[in-house]
Amino acid sequence: MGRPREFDTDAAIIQVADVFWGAGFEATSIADLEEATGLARARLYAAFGTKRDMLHRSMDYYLDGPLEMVFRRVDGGGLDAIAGWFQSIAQLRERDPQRAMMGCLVVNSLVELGDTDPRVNERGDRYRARVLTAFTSALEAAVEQGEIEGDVSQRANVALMLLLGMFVSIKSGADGPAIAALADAATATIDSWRAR
Amino acid sequence: MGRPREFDTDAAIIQVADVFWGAGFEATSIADLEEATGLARARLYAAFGTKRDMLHRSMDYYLDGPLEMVFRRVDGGGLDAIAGWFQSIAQLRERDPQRAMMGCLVVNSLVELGDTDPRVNERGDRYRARVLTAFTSALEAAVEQGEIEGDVSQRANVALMLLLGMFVSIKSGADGPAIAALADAATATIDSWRAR
DNA sequence: CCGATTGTTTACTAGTCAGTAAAGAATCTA
DNA sequence: TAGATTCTTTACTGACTAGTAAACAATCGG
Repeated sequence: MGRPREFDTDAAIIQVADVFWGAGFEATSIADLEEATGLARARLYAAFGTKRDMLHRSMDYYLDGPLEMVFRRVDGGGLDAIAGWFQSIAQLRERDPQRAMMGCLVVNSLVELGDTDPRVNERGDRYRARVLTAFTSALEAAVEQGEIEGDVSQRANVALMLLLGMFVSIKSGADGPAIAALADAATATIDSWRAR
Repeated sequence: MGRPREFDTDAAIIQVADVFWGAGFEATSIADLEEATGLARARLYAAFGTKRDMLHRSMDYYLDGPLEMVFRRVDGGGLDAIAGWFQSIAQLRERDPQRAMMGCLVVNSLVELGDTDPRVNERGDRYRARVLTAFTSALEAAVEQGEIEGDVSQRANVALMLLLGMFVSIKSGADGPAIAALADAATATIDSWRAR
């Protein structure tokens, strides 16, 4: 009912998310979002609400879209699926260095606002829970396949910390060799879980 | 020569650092810093330069002061010194929950500005290098004491990622039990390095 | 075709932002 | 005491901030 919207809100939120991802929430102005989307501010506000709402939607887009794809590749995948994620993060640096240095929108937003914005906090809980579910599921598959023995939840927690640690190292300016060393160290830890 | 400064610049930078730590760089206004220090903005600018200079000095204060104290407790300390750091991070949550949830000023600043501000980037390199030095030194001591065997650098990298992963989890709003589980998982990984 | 509803456009606002100019005050060296 | 130097105080700036009011346009159901 009423006049139909002339622009694709999903496409717009991806462009919005990209700006937040690159600059961070506070350093992003509405003018930046107007430029990135080609939409006047009043259109953005009408479609998405406040600037903070736009961030929450950007995080939801990544959590439910691209990241969920990654989680599904890890679910039930055994040790190789976990190690593969770490390696692919390191390899992104060679394929798209600029993008790779931006780390992860969700992780960046959690560090910037996780302890002050309850709605960001909720998404932090969702993110950590989903990552742990994926790792736990992959580790349980590894147990069933006889790759490893016992203690799945502790190892899922370790993998979560390794993952977050990699993203922070990347954003803090670690160079290619340093990141490759981190990915190798993470892979070695995962390998060390194999039953011998 | 000239009129002596009436306030303690070291004390002021600690107060400045505290504001950056709690709110982040971009979310902090000069008015916030005036209130926290009790100094008019012109005095802050005269003493420290721009807002960014104030952040760099805040990071340097932590790197060369409180953090260096922690690094020195880890240097040459063996596996227990490494595990002790993780446990003390988890325990801070019970002693001072509000402060604990703020994570680490250096890590927070690296995630906010590490890929866009070269001067923050430099401090990221220094931070990662110093942490790795401390862990490497502790691990080499562990080798000498016969606690572990081989492969010190890979394990130092693992410990670095675990450390950063804990700080991010904390800032992203993980509750007490979740953080305790992370610290236990990190400790278990370190224990698993012991030669059997 | 009509009223209701929604989207778009333009212009605007009050407030806040980082940073500074300028004058007066206190201490230095000589 | 004199002049140079530095700090402190006050007031200010122009630019930018997030968010909105209101007129206009387009599409809806009936």
